[in-house]
This record gives sequence, structure tokens and C-alpha cells, in this order.
Amino acid sequence: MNIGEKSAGKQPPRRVTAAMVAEHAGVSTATVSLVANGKSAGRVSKHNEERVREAIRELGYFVDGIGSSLAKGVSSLVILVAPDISNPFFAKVIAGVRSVLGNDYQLLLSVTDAGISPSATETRRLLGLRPAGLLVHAPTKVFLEDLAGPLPLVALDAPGIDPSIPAVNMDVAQGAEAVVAHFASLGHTKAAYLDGSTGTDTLMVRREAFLDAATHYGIEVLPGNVASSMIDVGAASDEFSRNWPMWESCGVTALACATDTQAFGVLHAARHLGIRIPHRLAVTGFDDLPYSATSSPSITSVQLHATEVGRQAALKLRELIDGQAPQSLQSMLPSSLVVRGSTTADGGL
Amino acid sequence: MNIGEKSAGKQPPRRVTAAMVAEHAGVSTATVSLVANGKSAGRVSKHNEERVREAIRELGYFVDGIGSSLAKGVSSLVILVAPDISNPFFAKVIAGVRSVLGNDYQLLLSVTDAGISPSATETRRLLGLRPAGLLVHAPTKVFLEDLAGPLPLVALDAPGIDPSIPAVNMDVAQGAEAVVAHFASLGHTKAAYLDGSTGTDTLMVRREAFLDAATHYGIEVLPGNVASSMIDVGAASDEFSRNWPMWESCGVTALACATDTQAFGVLHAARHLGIRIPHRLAVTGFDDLPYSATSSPSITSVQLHATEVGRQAALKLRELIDGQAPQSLQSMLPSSLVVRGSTTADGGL
DNA sequence: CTGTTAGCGCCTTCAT
DNA sequence: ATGAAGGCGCTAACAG
Repeated sequence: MNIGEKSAGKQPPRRVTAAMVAEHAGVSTATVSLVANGKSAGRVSKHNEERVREAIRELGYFVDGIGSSLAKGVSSLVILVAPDISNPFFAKVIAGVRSVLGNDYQLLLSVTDAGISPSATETRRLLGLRPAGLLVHAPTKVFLEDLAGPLPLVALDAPGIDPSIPAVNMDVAQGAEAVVAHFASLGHTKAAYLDGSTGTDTLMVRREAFLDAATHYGIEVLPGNVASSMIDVGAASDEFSRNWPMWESCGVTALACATDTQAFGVLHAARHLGIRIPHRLAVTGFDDLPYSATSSPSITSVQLHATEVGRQAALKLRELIDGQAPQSLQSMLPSSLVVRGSTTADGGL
Repeated sequence: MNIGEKSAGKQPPRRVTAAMVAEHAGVSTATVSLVANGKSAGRVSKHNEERVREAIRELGYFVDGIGSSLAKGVSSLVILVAPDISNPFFAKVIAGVRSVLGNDYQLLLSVTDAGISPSATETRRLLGLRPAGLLVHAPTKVFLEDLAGPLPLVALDAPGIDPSIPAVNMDVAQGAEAVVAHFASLGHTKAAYLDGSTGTDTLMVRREAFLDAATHYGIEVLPGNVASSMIDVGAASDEFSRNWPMWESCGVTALACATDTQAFGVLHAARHLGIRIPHRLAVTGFDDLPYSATSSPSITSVQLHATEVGRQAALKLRELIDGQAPQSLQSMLPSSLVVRGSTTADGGL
């Protein structure tokens, strides 16, 4: 009785193992392993290599990731931890990551409930998969502490992060300044800000940069002229409606929103309230979502380069996995202001 | 020399194994396994259980998913294969799935490039993870054939699928009929259709159901009045602009789009062309995306119940994983028409 | 109740 | 260039 017979006798159609391939090809499992992993160069004879390849094809063998991971101590998984997958930002980030990872690593996303970092339990389970590396969007301190290990990790979109942690950020501060500069160039002198209330670092940076730049450019933003809402069209719409009477009485003529989604809400409310945009009120968003170019009016927004964020993060991660220190630990991608109809009457053309 | 010492001597901070915990607690690894997996009821003495728990806590032990999976022959992973993650539909589906899976299974998403099913290679790599089950969005025949195995699998949003495969679908045909009925009730007699060109089954069903219902309701849809574009705002906008002159000359007064995204494009183009909506042309979408309620005009659309799709699919998958035959192999969730400003002048109020 | 044992499938020395 | 053998960490089956 050999392995082949034993397995053939069992009821469930047993999976094809390296041992079966070895037997079929008349070689040892070691040789199969070498060939299957493309490490046969100069270590396996042409003749045997061919026989193994043939056996693999005939039997339909493929390397079992679990067994392989156990033996190697690490899997070929790269896990992207992404709260809030509905952010259109991600589709592009993922494309960028995939373009760099190719077939060498397998990308999987771990999604949590809207905007929440994984719990300690979830984190441990992730680690239990022995991923080759982790890509983490907007990680919280707690999450990074839970990780506590020498696992290759790159943070994305984490402005306030510990400078010793590899990260790829977008220069949202620069974007916020560009918004202010744009307002100033249009002659606005009193502005308001609609913040997002999820408390992520990037939002904080956007707001502070906006306020600082406003001071610098001599644009007045009264404390009472900073509101905050959930990142949701309806919530933003409501919040704006509630605040407008006061803002109007203060002479506000420009409003910057923390996200395009909120800008949509503002546009919606403005329509109902009969506020002409951009004539009576100039509005800006942030993120440059796909619909922002075609809404009515189209939205002046800060464009972020999501694909490039994904690419660079994956590049850094690969360096880490390979045991190198990344060329630069953290990098910052520029953002750019896209001027459209919500701030200038001819911007949409 | 024991295991503990040996590991302490090595340079890399060795991971905590069940053997270490066993030694620390003065029991066998089997006992540790029982306790760690919550299977200790009536199989481990209170005293030992307590000692093990303490050791686990002190050492910071957690079960290694890889070792566990190898021993059990299957992991606790549920993989959601999702082409086109940018579809806002998914965030809700995921929420539904998570609510059912809870802590028993770990959900990970496998994302491919926009709208493409995973390649055979990718599929094999997925299988190499030995997932407990697969949730597959809009699977292609090829993909299902690549799978070829007794793996628990539930398809989502796969209208044309083999009736022997467990699936959760949405009644998009009903939705398309509702659109036609709505047009008819408004007195339209000549309509056009803007299809999506990705070739997914759901789009085919939407189109055919629309055309059938049109015949039934006596609404004329000339063959030349069915156009098709990528599911993209810009592409739809262009396609509409190109077709409008002809449609107009045919007396078309109503246009159904295969997706809300395309409806946005139409709205955009209509604005540039000076076509008043809904007065001159009534427009409908499909999917009821978040922005559809607040665009200008807001879009009449077919609402799908994504969260429920996720819930039910996960429920079915659990039954399959547990070795039961699901109560109903396939189920169909109703869809409903949401009437808004793009078809009736007062719909947006 | 508890410990021992025998793998799960693979990869990697180490001899040959 | 090749094969035998020893784990990787865990769990299921079996003995006590």
C-alpha cells in the first residue's frame, strides 16, 4: 500500500499532493518542490524537470498555500486593511498595489465596518494568517500597537503617524492651502469650513491647514464658521442648511468642505435654499470623486493621486519584505487643485 | 534544554507556540488546543483550564491560523471574490455578510481589476488558502469551472447561473418592468435604452426585461434606439450626445439607463445640450446609488437591497459549510422603483 | 478527564 | 543532481 492507493480508497476526492506528483514522475518530493517553485535552475536535470512538469499538468497539481506557509513560516499574502471600502479612492489604490505586487504576492482586503479599525481579535486573526506584509489605511495608534511585531507594514494616508513607520501620504495640507489661495485670488475675504466628523487624521490636517492658510492669506474664518458633519450627502446637506443663516449674516462667501461627498450635500441644500453657486457662495470639495466633474455645478476639488499611493506603498512593502530598508521611509505625494464650476462661473467649461 | 530555552536563545523573537503554553501550564498541547478553541466543555478539568488560560494570557499566545488550517484541512476564511470593488453596492453587501459571519469566519476580499473575473492562476491561489467557503459576485462560467471542487460557494448577483449552484439574486427584471410601467403611466410611448457594455448577466437581464415589458405596455423601442456605453459617467455622456439627435427625431421622450452611473452621464450631457429633464426627456437609472437622491435633478432609479443580499448569501454559505443543503438553493430579492425628479417634475420633492 | 501519537503538505538542510 | 528525513504548529483519534 502506498500513498496513492490509500488516498484513492477514501471517499472524498483527495487533493493532489506533491507526493503524488513525485510518485507519478518517479522523483522525490524535494524535486517537485523545486520545480513547482521555479527554483529548479541548475538544481534539477532537464530530464527530471520535464517529467515533473508533465506530472503536474496531468494531475492538475498546485502548491498548497497552507502547507507551504507552514513550512516557510510566512505566507505570500499581502493584506490591505481598509476601513470604509466604499471610498472610491480605494479602487484606484488597489489597482496601484496590484500593478506592483504582480504574481509574487496575493493581495486580499480586510474590510471592517465603516471607518473602524480592526479590533484586537481581528488583528490577531490577521496575524494568524502569517501575511508577508500589511498595507494599512489610516491606521489608529491602537491598531499599530496591537500588531507589535516585526511584520513588514506600510501605512497609507496616515498624516500624523510615527515617523519611524513606513508610510505613503498625500500632501493634503498643500491641497488645503491651494483652496485658500484660490479663494483669495477670487477676492473672497470671509470663509467657512465644513469638517468631517470621523476624526481621522487626514481630516484634521485638512482643517488645520485650511485655517492656517486662511490666516496667512487674510481670509477670515470665525470660530463659529467651522461646522462638522458625517461624511454623507444627507448629513452634510442638513448641517449646511442649519448653519447657512448664521454664515450668511457673517458675510461668508466661500465654503470649503472636507470631502467631495459633503460638497454634494451642500450643493443639494443650496439648490433648495435658492443659493446660487458659485455667485452667492463658492464651494470646494476634497478628493475629486468621479462625479465631481459632472455634477451641477461641477465641483472645484483637490485631486489626490490614489493609484500612485498604491504603487508606492506596494513598492515600499516589497523592499521591507525583502529585508531592505526602504530608500525613503515615508513619502508624500503632491495634490492638485482642480478648478470647476462651484467656484468660478466659467470653471465648468 | 527545553523548547522554551531553545527559542529564547534564537535571535528573532520566536512566536509563542502551543507547546510553550503547554509547558508553562504543565499540560499537553492537546489540552491547550481544546481550551484555545473553546472546546474544553466537559473535556478539561476546571483546574487545568484555568492554568492554561493563565499561561495563554501571560505568554500572549494566539492560535496560529496556518498550523490550525493544515491540521483541519480547511481554514476559517471566507473569501468574497469581487470584481469592481468601486461599485458602492459592495460596501453594503459586505456589511450584510459580516453581520452573519460574525467571529466564526474571517472575511477577506479578493479584488481583481475592474470587472474581470480572476484568472485561473489567481483562482488556484485562492484555493490554496483552503477557504471554508467562497462568495462570488457575478461569476463567469469559466471561473466556476476553474473551481471544480466540492468547495462551499454561493454566487451573488448571477441571474443566468446554473440552477444547481446556490445563489442570491436581485429581481432586476421586476425592476426593469417597473421602469416601463412608470413610463407608461406618465404617457410616454417612445423610449430608448442605454445599456452597459461590460457584458455581465445582470445587464443583459435588465435590458431584455425592459424590452419585453415595453412591448407589453405598448411602448415603442426601435432597434436603433438601444445604445450601449461603458459604465462610466464620461462614456455615457458621450454616447448619449452621439445618439440624441436620432432619438429626438424618432420622437423619443423617455430613456432608461442600465445603471445610475450612466444616468449621471446623461444628465450631464443633457445640460450641455440644453435638454430639459424631465420635461423634454424622462430619464431613469438603476442601482439607486447614494448620489442619485441628491443630483440635479435627482434620479428615478431601481433600488436593490444590497445588505440583504449579503446577509442571505452568508446565511446560505454557512449552511453549506455546515454540510446542510440550504433551505432554498437560490433566492431572489425584490427590487423597488424610487421615483424622483428625472421622470416627474415633482418627483424630487 | 488527560496525554500520546500520528499526521496535515510542504520546504530545506544534509548526505549521497 | 537527487533523495531521505526532519520539522513548521496544530488538531483528531486513540489510549490510558
